[in-house]
Amino acid sequence: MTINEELTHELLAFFNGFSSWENSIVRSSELTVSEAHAIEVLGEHEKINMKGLSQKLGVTTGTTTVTVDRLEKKNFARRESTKEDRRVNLISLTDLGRKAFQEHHDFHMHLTEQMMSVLTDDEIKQFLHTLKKINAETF
Amino acid sequence: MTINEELTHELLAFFNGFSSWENSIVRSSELTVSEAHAIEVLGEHEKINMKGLSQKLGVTTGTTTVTVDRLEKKNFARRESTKEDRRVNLISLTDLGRKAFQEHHDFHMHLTEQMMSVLTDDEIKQFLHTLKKINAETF
DNA sequence: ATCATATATCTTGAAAATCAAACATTTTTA
DNA sequence: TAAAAATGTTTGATTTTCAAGATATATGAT
Repeated sequence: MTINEELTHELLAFFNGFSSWENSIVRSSELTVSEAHAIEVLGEHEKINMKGLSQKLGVTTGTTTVTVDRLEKKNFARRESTKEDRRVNLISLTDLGRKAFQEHHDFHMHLTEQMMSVLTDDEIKQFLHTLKKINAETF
Repeated sequence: MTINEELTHELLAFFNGFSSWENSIVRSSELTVSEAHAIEVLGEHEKINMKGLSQKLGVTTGTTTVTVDRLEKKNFARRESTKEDRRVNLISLTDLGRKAFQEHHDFHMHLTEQMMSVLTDDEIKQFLHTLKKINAETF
C-alpha cells in the first residue's frame, strides 16, 4: 500500500467519522442537517449572499433558497436586500440563530478537544499548519 | 482566537471542502450520493452486515435498507444471508460494483495527490501519522 | 423446553434535501 | 441601448432520511 493509498483511506475514514458524528449530534438537536450546516457557515460570516452561502455549502442556489426559507420561518436567519446590487440578498443570523450557532459550535469545540487529546503539542501545531495549507490551496 | 478555535474552524472548512468536492464528483457520475458513500465503505470490506454498514455511514438501518435495495436493483451489490445467524445479511460488491468503486476511488486518489502536492515529504508523513491516531482514538 | 428480552433487518408514512431547468430581475458589457 | 451575464427564486421530480412499528431470529434465565 502506497502512502497515497494510506492517506486516501485515512482521509475517507476521517470524513465518514466526522460526518457520522455530525449526524448524531444534529439528530438530537432542534435543527435539521442542512439547517445546521447553513448555520455553521452563517455563524462565521456577519453577512453573506446566497451565491456565497451555496458555494460554501457545496449545493445549488435552489437548494440554498429552500434552506434559508426554512431558517427564516424558524426565525434563525434573515434576508436583507442591498442598495448596491438589488439582485442580492444578504443572509445573517438572528439572535436566536446565533444562540443555535453557539450551541452547535460548542459541540464542535468538544470534538476538537477530544481529537487533540491524543496528540502532543507539537503534533497539534503541525496539524493546524498542514490543515491551513491544504484548505487554502485545495478548497 | 485560541488554537482549538482555529482548529475547529479549519476542520470545518476541511469537512465542507471535502463534502463539496465529493458532491460535484458524484453529480457528474452514474451514482447518487448515498450510493457512492455506501460503495466507498463496501469497497473496503469484503463483506459487511447492515448494522455495520449503517454505523460506518452514520445513518439508521432503515436508511441503509433503502440504499442497499437500490444498489441491488442496479446490480452494484448483493445481499447474502448467513447460516450462523439467519437474521443477518452480508452485503458485498458485485463485479460491476467493484468497477464503480475503483472509478470513484481513483478520484479520491487524485484529490489526495492534489492536497499533498502543497506539502513537504515530512509534512505528509506527519499528517498521515496524526490522521491515523485521530481516527483510531476518536472515530 | 419455555418465555421474556434483545438483536438484525425491513416496512411504512412523512418530511427533508437535492437537482436541473425555466423564470424574473438587475447589472454589466460590447 | 441591446445582448449577455449574474443573482436569486420557482417548479417538478427524485433521492435521502428518520422514527416508529413489524417480523424473524437468537439468547438468557428459569
